[in-house]
Amino acid sequence: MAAQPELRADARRNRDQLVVAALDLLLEQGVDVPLEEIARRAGVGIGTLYRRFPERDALLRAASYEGLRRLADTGEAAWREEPDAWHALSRFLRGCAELRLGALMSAIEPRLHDAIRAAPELHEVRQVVTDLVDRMTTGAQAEGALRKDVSTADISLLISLQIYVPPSQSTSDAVSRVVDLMLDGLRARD
Amino acid sequence: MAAQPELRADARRNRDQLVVAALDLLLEQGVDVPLEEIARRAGVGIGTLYRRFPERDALLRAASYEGLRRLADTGEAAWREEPDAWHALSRFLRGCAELRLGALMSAIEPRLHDAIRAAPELHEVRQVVTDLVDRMTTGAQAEGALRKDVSTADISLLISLQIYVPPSQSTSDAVSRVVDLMLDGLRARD
DNA sequence: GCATAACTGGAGGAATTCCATCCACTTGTC
DNA sequence: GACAAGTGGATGGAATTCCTCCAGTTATGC
Repeated sequence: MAAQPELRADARRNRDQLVVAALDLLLEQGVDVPLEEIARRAGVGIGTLYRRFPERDALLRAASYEGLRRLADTGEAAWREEPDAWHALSRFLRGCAELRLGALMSAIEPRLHDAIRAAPELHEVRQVVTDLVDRMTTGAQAEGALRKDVSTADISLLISLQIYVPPSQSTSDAVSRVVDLMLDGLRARD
Repeated sequence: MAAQPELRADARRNRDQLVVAALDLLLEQGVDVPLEEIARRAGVGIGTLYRRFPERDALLRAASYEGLRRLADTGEAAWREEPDAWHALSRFLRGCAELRLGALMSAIEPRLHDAIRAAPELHEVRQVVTDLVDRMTTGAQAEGALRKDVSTADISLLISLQIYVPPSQSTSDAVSRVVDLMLDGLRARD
């Protein structure tokens, strides 16, 4: 997000809060969240929102960027800190499910599929994620841990897996249960 | 759906079209679809919709019922026609992913979690589905095809799995790819 | 066929939601 | 301490959506 002409410190802080609030509400309520609700959640006036993001799409784009960046961060941390590619992949997929990126995708894509592709910074993070997935996949296959017959395209599908968790259940339990099963499906047989 | 006092043939047809249209649009657009759009999709006037479903929730309930019933039908057909419990379960899970029941759940539950529980006919179909899952799970485990350490609760989570399919890809390919992986995760090792 | 009760559709007014501007006031920064 | 930068929310207007009402249509029994 190229911060054009240096923002004043408080303005920058408000901007960031807006983006985070937008991402949260996008995940909770879909693309049609009232802008006023985003402003409220960010603890900021509606006027401030409009100054920083003169049109809705600008905010949506910033929020998408934030979401993708979190994903990339998760992946990079996993790659850096885990002992091997298989474990990195496992951790990454778990992180994806928790971030609910799939929900973001389905909420946003239909509305902006070209606006998003047009935004260069989005394209860039997306590339980072793609590369990461590539490295993890081929790495884990080389280690003999990942089945040879899954492609990076398959992994990409799994990245945006969504599960519906009934209110009675703990989200993170459910997520890890499903992801574990998924990983068992991915693991090479010996 | 107890059809109280016999509906005239055309009225009944219109009612059914409304429910189907409502389910479709619910899946496509979420709980906030304009009622007028549902009426249009059903090829019916808005007045007709209101006569049959005086309040929004009545229609939502009918649509949920329709969705669950389709699910139960899929499951029952699978149970009846497949040679063993494991294959029935596989077919059932595939069907679930294609019906996108997860999307229905996440769209509707938050809005009506008690209204739905209150409707007896919904509770009933839900029970049918639950029983089906039970039978399939324990059956497939008895056959030695399904891992012993998965519970029916796990399977229930998988029932409402959602995947985001990028527009470039064929939905059914993606679905079957993911479901196959899932099933490999569920299959007992020998 | 025909009578009639059931059913239909959509025009249109009320109500709600959402947008987006504007400006008096506050706050960072040099 | 001065001044540019930033803030917030009241407000009018646009756009949706709801939902009633009734003149007209259609199925059904005889």
